[in-house]
Amino acid sequence: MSARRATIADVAREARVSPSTASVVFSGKTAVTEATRAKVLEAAERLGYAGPDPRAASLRRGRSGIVAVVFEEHLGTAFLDPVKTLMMDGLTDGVAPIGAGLLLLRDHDPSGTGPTLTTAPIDAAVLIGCSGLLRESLDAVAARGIPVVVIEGDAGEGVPRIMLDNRDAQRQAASHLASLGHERVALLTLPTRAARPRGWIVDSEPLEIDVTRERLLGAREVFASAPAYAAEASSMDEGFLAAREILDMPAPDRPTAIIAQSDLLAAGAVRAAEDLGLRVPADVSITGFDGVVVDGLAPYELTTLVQPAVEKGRAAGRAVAAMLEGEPPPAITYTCEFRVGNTTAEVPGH
Amino acid sequence: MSARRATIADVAREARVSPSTASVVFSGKTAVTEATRAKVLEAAERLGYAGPDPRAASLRRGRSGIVAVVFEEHLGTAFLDPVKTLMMDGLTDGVAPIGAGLLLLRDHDPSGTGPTLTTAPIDAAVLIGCSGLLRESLDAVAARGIPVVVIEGDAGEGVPRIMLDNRDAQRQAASHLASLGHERVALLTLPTRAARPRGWIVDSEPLEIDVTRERLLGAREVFASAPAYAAEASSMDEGFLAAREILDMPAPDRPTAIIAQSDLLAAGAVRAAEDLGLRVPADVSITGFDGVVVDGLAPYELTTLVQPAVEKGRAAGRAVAAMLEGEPPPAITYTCEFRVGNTTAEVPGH
DNA sequence: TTGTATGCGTTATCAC
DNA sequence: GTGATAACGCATACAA
Repeated sequence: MSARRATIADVAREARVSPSTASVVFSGKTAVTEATRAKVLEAAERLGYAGPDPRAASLRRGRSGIVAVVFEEHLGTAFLDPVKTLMMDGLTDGVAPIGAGLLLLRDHDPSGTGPTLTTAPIDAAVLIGCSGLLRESLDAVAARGIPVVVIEGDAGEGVPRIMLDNRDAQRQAASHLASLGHERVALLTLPTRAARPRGWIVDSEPLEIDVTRERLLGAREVFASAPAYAAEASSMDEGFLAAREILDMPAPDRPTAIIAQSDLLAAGAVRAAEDLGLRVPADVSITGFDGVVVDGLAPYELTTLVQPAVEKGRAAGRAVAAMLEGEPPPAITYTCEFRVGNTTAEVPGH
Repeated sequence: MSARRATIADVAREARVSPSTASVVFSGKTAVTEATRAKVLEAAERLGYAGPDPRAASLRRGRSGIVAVVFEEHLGTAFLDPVKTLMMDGLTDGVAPIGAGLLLLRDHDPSGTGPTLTTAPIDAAVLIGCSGLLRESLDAVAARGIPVVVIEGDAGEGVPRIMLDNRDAQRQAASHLASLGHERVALLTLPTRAARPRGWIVDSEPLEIDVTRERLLGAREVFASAPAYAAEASSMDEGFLAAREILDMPAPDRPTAIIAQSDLLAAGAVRAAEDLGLRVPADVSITGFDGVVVDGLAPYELTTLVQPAVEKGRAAGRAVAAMLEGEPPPAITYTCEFRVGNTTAEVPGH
């Protein structure tokens, strides 16, 4: 009934032991007589003490048991992306040994009220991509000695990265199309920057998002002047809308192939082609990226690049765990596996 | 170069101001002369001070800016469920006004090393479902005065709930089937408890998960003796496997309808029926639950119960936000909307 | 095994 | 607008 909530000091007093003894009873770090243990627990019960305050404990320990996961986008949409979901899956796995919880954070919090990399009580951070905005807060985090790992992004010197051979991989897909005789190829890309409306990419446009840029450059190594259209997100709906514009022209000019930067976009493109009365792959070839299972695309099986998404997440988790133990940060690059499906074929009239 | 990291006290000393003044410069809670502000910032710069330590700040303030989201299952799989994803979406929305981050937690951490409801520095908690195990830690949380809201679960007296009319809703679907002449109906349910292997539910079996129980009881109000088979999770694969067993018998005994407790399960069941050479809905009627878009199920459109998943998450977020402001906890019940698709029809030979 | 003493880094309160 | 002071609640080194 006291206005103030009971603290461990109160419990110690009530149990007639010292604060440190009471503390030890709860932390279990040192052996305690069964008798005193019971005394303390009993006193705690009487006072309605619910165990050590995590805030105070984390200050004292210097650890909060929390790892931040920073997304570039709205959190709700992040989980609509199967690749992100798989990465989260691996991430939970990777941090399990150190028993950390995952705190969902946004790269740039538009509300400005939320916790950020610099204001949240975190032990480490995993960045999914890394925009310019984020780079600033990163200095503060580094200054504090908080381990940071970035998955597919460049967070500057000294920040270990979990990488993917995006450029090489995308080039393989492009080469595959070239070998099938395709020449008029269009690129269907992920967003080039946050909150960009869908539309054709102009040459002068900065490609702020690493994944988008690398995959685009990989494709252009084969098709140097291929036009590129950026979707607003990685979803079938976006792929559908984008592909409808891309394919919206008479036959001689219409692209004979679309290189999509994600499987969801590719799946949407397949739908769009069908919608326009085009056959895949007879009239239009389409490649994806990710190698995720796209529900309901059967009987199509995308020609795509299979990336180890779960493994990437797991590696990131393990990396921050290692760094928290004082071990050196590993830098890892994963490679994609090119998989030929039935959405690519020789160019029409070949 | 010092072994110790600089604190705000060091900065104050370096800038020749009091600690409180230095603090105010960073928190911005009080007006400060531009001159002193510059002095302090400069000193911070020199000392490599990266701003207030969130751990200490949260101890002092009594707020960490973190809201826990507690799942009953492996976190990775939680995001494979579209309903959960939608709820998370709404949840981020709901807590945005108080600017809180979401900490992902598991109901029962098997590793035992992770942060839990009682050891994590949280301001509030949102439970997705509530198992018996969780109930214990809940007392501790309540004792600490931390607001808790539960979505679709019973967390005991005094814990406000965001509910769904599961029982009534499921009864509607059952009545619909009854009105179409169905009599031999099987139930395809969600798990009855954590980590239960898939298989037929026996009468004596405790139904620990509220959603499963309520929907089952709703269906049994119409088909009192309908056999029920529990899947291991809510996925198309599970639905497929379960339905194959359910439908694995000669025609006179085979169920003419399956009431699935989720759209994913229903979609899997549709596939299983096709696989067995049965037509949907001519030979077998199938109903779902959730009203989510199941990619690739076209041309089928499930007869299902549409639930406001995003709204549920948002309501939960708003509820904890309100409670943190000292307002009384709202208790909300949402209702499903019954939607007839093309996966249900009159019983064969009617 | 238990107790004593101290500091973790901040911020709220109040007086000036 | 600025400064002095006092918590916030705990865990650890060390002594007993």
